[in-house]
Amino acid sequence: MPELPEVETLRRALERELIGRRLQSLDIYEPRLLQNASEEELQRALVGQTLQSVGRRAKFLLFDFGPHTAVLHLRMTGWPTLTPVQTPRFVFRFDQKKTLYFSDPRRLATLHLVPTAHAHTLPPLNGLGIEPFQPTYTLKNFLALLQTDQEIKRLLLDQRKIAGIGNIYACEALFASRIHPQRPAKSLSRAEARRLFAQIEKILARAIAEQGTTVKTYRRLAGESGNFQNFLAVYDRAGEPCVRCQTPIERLTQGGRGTYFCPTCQHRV
DNA sequence: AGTATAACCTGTCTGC
DNA sequence: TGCAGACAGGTTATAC
Repeated sequence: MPELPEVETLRRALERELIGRRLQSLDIYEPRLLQNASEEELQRALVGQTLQSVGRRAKFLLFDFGPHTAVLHLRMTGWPTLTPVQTPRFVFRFDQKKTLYFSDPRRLATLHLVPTAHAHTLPPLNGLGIEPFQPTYTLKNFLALLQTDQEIKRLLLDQRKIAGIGNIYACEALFASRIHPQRPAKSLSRAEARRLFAQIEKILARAIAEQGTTVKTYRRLAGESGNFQNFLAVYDRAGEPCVRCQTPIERLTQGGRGTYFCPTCQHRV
């Protein structure tokens, strides 16, 4: 469900609500979310600690509790909220009556416990690629990634190469750059690559400003929808006229994911 | 090397 | 109304 803009929107709200709060208890109701630590290990590491910050790396949320950090990935339907939910997968109770509930109907979310000092050198954060808005996101680094025959859309979704982009924003960035999603990455001209490099950050920034895209299940911390769905040009719009040229938007499948594009604006050559 | 498919899960929507 | 099938914002293992 959530990509970089949605996770960033949640991060900002979580930080605003929970920073400086001391964790009083934590209960796990869905142990399958735990990847590398038991409920007891999490409790031992985190209960009694004060939340220092809520960070983000790509689509991961980082709850920094001082010595240890809890790393959460929302996958498709994960949703942290301060409003009680029907079937919470876990609950973090803080002082001053602040409680964090985590909903996840599909149970695909993941939670890791890592020592804060080494968080970025350990799973699941190690191995992530360059990230928009970080110092690693340079045109030079981006161009280096493109030296492969892999389809450009698939490359944009490969978190080991470039981290944070998901299906919606990959489709939107390619449309804005007028690049066909099945083009081999290394077939892009310098001008096309530069357009794509710039459009990725432009679209992600706009999506953050609009507090994310709600197509189905994504909700902000307090339950409101995002706004960026009102600005989508191609995603989930198969059959509708292209906003640039009126040609019907088409859908194809790449790596089992739906790809939406305009066959007129996004040339195969 | 690169792609397709299935798997992990559940909920929702579409078409017959 | 009922039911099968498709599909979903993510990631990963396995097979061609």
